[in-house]
Amino acid sequence: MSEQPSDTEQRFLAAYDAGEFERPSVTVDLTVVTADDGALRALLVRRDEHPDKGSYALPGGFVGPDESLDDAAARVLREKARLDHVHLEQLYTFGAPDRDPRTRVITVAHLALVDAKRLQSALAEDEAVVVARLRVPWEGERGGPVEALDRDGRPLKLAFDHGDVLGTAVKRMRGKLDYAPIGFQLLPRDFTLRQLQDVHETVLGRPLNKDSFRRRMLASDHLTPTGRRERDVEHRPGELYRFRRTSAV
Amino acid sequence: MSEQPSDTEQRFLAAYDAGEFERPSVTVDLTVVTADDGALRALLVRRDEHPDKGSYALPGGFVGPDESLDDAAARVLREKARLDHVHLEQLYTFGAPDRDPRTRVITVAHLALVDAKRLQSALAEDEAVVVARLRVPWEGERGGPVEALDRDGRPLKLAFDHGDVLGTAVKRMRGKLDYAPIGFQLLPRDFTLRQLQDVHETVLGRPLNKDSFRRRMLASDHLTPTGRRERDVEHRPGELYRFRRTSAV
DNA sequence: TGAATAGTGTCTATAAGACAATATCCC
DNA sequence: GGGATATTGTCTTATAGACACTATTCA
Repeated sequence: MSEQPSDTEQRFLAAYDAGEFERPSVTVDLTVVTADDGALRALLVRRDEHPDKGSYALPGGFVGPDESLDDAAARVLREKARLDHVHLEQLYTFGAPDRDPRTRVITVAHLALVDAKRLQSALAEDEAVVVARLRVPWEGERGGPVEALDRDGRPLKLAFDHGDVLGTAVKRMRGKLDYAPIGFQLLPRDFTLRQLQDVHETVLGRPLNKDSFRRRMLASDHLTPTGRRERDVEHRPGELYRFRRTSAV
Repeated sequence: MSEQPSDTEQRFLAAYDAGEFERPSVTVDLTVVTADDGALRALLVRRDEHPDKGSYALPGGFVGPDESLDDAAARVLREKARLDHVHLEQLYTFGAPDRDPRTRVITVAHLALVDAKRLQSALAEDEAVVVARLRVPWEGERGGPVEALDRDGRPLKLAFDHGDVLGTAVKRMRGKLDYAPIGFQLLPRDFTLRQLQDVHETVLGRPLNKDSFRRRMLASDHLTPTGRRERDVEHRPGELYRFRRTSAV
């Protein structure tokens, strides 16, 4: 390992000779995901410029010089979707050399979870912005790219590697759902157990046992009963619960 | 959303006016982790240059212009630890603006799992390279920084945010161990159930039920009995098993 | 023979799935 | 009342933990 010091040396020099290394552009891209009407949906923006003009891309932006990655993601979310205070986590970093035909762009993808109504109402009427239904062509957590569909169920052309990014988002959500309270993030403040189960089934892409689901959720310490019941339904209304911010753990 | 097009515009321009955006340096850093003698260990390199001279850093390097992130990580692993064909996965991307005092450096941390003997034999005698024992000051998957200890059990000074990076690595390992076959990556090709349980307990930082562990592992479809038994032990030797690359899933 | 761990069999507690019965709301 | 779903209770099955017992190797 006699070549060992060369790295630290290089790092040191890099600080004073930025020209020595070709630096990539670094962006954050956001998968803003919601669950509605039995399907996952994601926020997409139609590209009006080349390359991939006319295709749909995830909202994204460059990371500012004095901005952390999380801050950049939160800023993009505010600017593009007018959303604040939503669940936001880093997802995966995509850096294939040719993923953007213009120049080297490394993107740190983030996952944002929003309740469907809130997402819809946050968006102004803008034809360039859509909340597209996702089609997941794989089961469980196998992973792989995901398709986005327009209103008529036809696939939208996705820009760059954004189909892979969305696939990674769905895989992450499926993986976390079993042990982390992320289902609540996709629902309004008050919700019934049925709505929560619908969301879980939508994320997982498979039906769940109702009895077992109820038991698990009620035993999970995440739910607080509100004492109120849902309204305007054509059947016996279920009790409304609220997510309890778990104090410990 | 009338400001919408500005992003795509910016991206487009960026390709032709690189000076408009201050680009960060992008590196990969590697947490090369092994389990030995009841403790997790990680490969660290003593820094001979400022900043943080004399402290210990994760092996890392710049991402080349035509290199994917995974390729860069594999290259660093070859160069720094002479290791090839080990389990390697992307871990998390660290990008706090001030994490490196010289310039903006965003690092894509990776996790590499190696069996202890192989790691030791791959390293030449180089005082600057150590396989330091890790002390994990938290339970379960709570997360947080991790300490590295020298031979005498004294904490080593870790460079930059590398204590956080190592903490993220341990958290990831604990999280995956339950459902992913990563324990095998920390063992030689042939191993006994006892050795596998030791590794699991080392990663998780807590004892496991022996009976239940055996049953789960034997039912897991990941183990192939070799028909041979361990040697040179002072008690009844256990059967040697081998990891079976799971065909499906 | 004794020490130490490997490996097997059985019992119990717990959680999930299946199913039935009752309760409650809207029409 | 009829339709639909909520909610409760019971039974069955799979799995984890606990424990007792036997097997095998080396000193």
